[in-house]
Amino acid sequence: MSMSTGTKTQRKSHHGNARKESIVHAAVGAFSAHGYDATSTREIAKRAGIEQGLLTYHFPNKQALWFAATDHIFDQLNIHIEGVLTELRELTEKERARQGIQEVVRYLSTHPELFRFLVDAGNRSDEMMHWLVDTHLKPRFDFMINEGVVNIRGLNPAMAGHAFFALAGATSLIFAVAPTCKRLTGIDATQQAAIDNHAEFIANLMVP
Amino acid sequence: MSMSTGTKTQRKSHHGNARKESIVHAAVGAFSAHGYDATSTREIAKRAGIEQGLLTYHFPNKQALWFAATDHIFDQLNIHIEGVLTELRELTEKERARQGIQEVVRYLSTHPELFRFLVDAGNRSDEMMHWLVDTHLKPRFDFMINEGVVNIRGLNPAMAGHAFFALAGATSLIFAVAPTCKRLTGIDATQQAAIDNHAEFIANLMVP
DNA sequence: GTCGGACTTTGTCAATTGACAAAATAACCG
DNA sequence: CGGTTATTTTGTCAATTGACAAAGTCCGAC
Repeated sequence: MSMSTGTKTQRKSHHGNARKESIVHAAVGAFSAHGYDATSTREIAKRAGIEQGLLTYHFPNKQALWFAATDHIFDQLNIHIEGVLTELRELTEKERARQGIQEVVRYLSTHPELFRFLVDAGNRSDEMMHWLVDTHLKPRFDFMINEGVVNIRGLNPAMAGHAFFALAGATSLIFAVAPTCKRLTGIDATQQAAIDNHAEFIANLMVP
Repeated sequence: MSMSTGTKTQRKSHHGNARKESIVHAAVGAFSAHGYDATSTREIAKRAGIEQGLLTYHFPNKQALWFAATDHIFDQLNIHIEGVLTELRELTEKERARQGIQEVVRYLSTHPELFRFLVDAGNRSDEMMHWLVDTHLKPRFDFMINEGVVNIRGLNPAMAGHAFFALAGATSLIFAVAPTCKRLTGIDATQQAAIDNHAEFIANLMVP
């Protein structure tokens, strides 16, 4: 869907890409849990159930693993959004915005890694941050603007960036620090009831 | 103001606590920039302009440094809030909420470390997260509930937790990833104009 | 069956980590 | 001044890190 899938020239391969995918999955979990620097390649290997040496066979280095992991989570997000959009096509603009926002909240509740990668990449090398923005964030951001989420509330287009980060932050933080939230407020943000409450709260906030 | 300040029994000390405070300041910056695990004691020492060995003279270990750094940023926050509250005492409840929120946004814009510590601690040891909640977050949270921020918008008290994390996330994310925001939207979140825009946007969101 | 390449493990490397000890310096008190 | 304590540097330690090489294993083609 984006980078690193390479040419499709039927390479001779014993196990398809199953192993490679399981490594990417493990990398997503590890990077999401501890951030890039604090994640060791040995932990990723352990999560994938393989030896550490195998990582450098499938990926040239740790950073390539991070790129692949980031590609994966955003590819998944894009697939999901595509599906949601077709479902909401026949609603009024306002109702589509409300439902769309609620769906975003629900998705981010089960995929806190998106928020964690965003925050983490923002404080690593420019190389990683620039690539993340240009490859994955910009398309999402431009889409949000064109799709008219901005039109709701008569928002000045110059404020679209503020709306984007406000929505992303308001939506994600509670799920990104769910154990903290549980101890602080008693709300278990992993429960469906809490997720629905948050979705409705955010929708009311953004589209009254 | 909270832990670690110890008894005030005039210990014989050559330089007061100047050195210790400069270490804490350096620790705040380093932990905020890279997170706990990815911050080396040697970087903290470098930021403070001292040798690494000196850290273990003033603090028993790295974790104690994190506690001291966390104490410091929340003590600063509490001092600031105290001052703001007295200023806003004679306003109507609604106007006080609006102004108060705007003031919080402005403060967090220049103190992104609060958000970074919150997110980071949420994914470290339970010991650190529990201490952060019990010592620093709970008082803030309880205050917000009692102070009536919840009453605005006729909010169900059971939703106070959602409002808290929504407000914190909506406010902080754009400043916590300011370089990312700059590249994605063109908005420089370190500029006063952008800060004011965000403050007004958030205030309109929470108290229409 | 066996050959060749794809896959995987095992072992090793220099660099970095947090912690600590011992030596060196600086500031105060009398 | 001389002695004592506080502060700071320097050197060292075992453990962990990302990367790599060498050797082993597996599988399909011929």
